[in-house]
Amino acid sequence: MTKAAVELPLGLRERKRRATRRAIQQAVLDLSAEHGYERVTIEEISAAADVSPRTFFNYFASKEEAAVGDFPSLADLEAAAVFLSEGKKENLLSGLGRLFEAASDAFSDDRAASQRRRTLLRQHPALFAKRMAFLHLFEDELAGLVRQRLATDDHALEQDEDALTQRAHLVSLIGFAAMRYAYRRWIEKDDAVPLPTRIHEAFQQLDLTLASTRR
Amino acid sequence: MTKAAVELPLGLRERKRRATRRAIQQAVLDLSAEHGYERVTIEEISAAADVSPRTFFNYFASKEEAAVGDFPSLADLEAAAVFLSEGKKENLLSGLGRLFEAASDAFSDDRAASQRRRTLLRQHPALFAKRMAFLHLFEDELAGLVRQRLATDDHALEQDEDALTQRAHLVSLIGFAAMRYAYRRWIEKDDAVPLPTRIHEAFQQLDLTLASTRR
DNA sequence: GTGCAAATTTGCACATTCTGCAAGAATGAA
DNA sequence: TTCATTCTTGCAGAATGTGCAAATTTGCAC
Repeated sequence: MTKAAVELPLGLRERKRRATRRAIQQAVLDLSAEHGYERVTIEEISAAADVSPRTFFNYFASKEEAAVGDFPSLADLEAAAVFLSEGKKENLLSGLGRLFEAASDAFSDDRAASQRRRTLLRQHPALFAKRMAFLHLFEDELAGLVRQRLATDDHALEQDEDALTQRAHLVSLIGFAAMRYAYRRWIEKDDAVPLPTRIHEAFQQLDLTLASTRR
Repeated sequence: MTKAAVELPLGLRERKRRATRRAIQQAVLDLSAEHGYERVTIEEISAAADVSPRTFFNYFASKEEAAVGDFPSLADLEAAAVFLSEGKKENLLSGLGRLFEAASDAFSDDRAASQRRRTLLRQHPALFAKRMAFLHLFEDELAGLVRQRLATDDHALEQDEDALTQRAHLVSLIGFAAMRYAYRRWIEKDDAVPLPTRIHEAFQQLDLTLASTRR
């Protein structure tokens, strides 16, 4: 759940909904930390979150899904607008890097929970993989964004719809690669370096690497 | 399952094992095509494959796992050796491209099953995601390989263990991005263009794109 | 081919996960 | 307040997934 860039005053219904969702997610993290992820049952989770097991399934299809956490959408992220507006002058991949930094900030809004989830993901590669899979849902959205940016940057390319789409796709995949790299290092390293910093480093590395690989 | 580069004459035990595995995988594809993936139960699958449900679980942890299919390992791929041996003279990313082309041959060895799986994956994003997760297992293997190649290519880098590892990881992720791009286009397009060709195109595109992105 | 050890399959019991459905409670809008 | 909509809950029952021990099959040596 994003905090929503557009700060609508949200009705009671929606607020309760989110509270329930959070409560369940918290419960998974709490109980997992205490008894170990595999040993925690959905019944226990539901009890801890003060909902019926049936309600659990109204929110999540499985324990895993509750454990991996939510993801922000690029849509309600002002950084996306910034990325679009900065034209040719700025390097495309660096722009992507800044976009990701901003996005990562948005989804670690609850610092404590984020930290506990990180521990959980570290201990359970399956969960980590699932989280990665979720990350991939970004891709189409991202490719669309990159496509817009490319169109304004390069008017020659703008003519060829197909080439434009393809290149956008490829570029966003490369950006993603860097993002994945950063995320992974963040999970694996034990130091206190925050994710946005890791992302920044990753895109620097990317730049360096490309410089050395090509020619 | 790979055809195994080292063509051992496989005992009866192992042959039966593989046959069973295949039978189950086939059954999932068959039944899913006929009744729809979600409606197929493991009981039905087992029946179709002529094994007990318990045996199903001896081979796969879940229906999904049986559906996504196997993956080849870089280990028994001579192309990996080639990749290592070609030194600085050859472009690193192109080398990766050729490696992937060869690997893709190994895992689309059963063309028919591959096609049907492709259809299934297209209809079920969750399965697609899971397949991706499997793909990521490649990554470590690949990163290791790239690391070796980098070490021989660049003796300056060879000194700095950490930098070496990081760069290897990043480079392999970029190669991966291209691979994913190719795979996706292969999945989505309905033409008869084979995967290796798509991979080749993808790495060309990658080259082009990097040229334009970096100055 | 006989005998024996190791690997594989299977049935069974059992805990847990998930789904459909319909009744009931809470919320929002008129 | 009243009514429609949305959310929660319990229940019944199907399906998933695991441990265990008894059969069965295979590999190997004699």
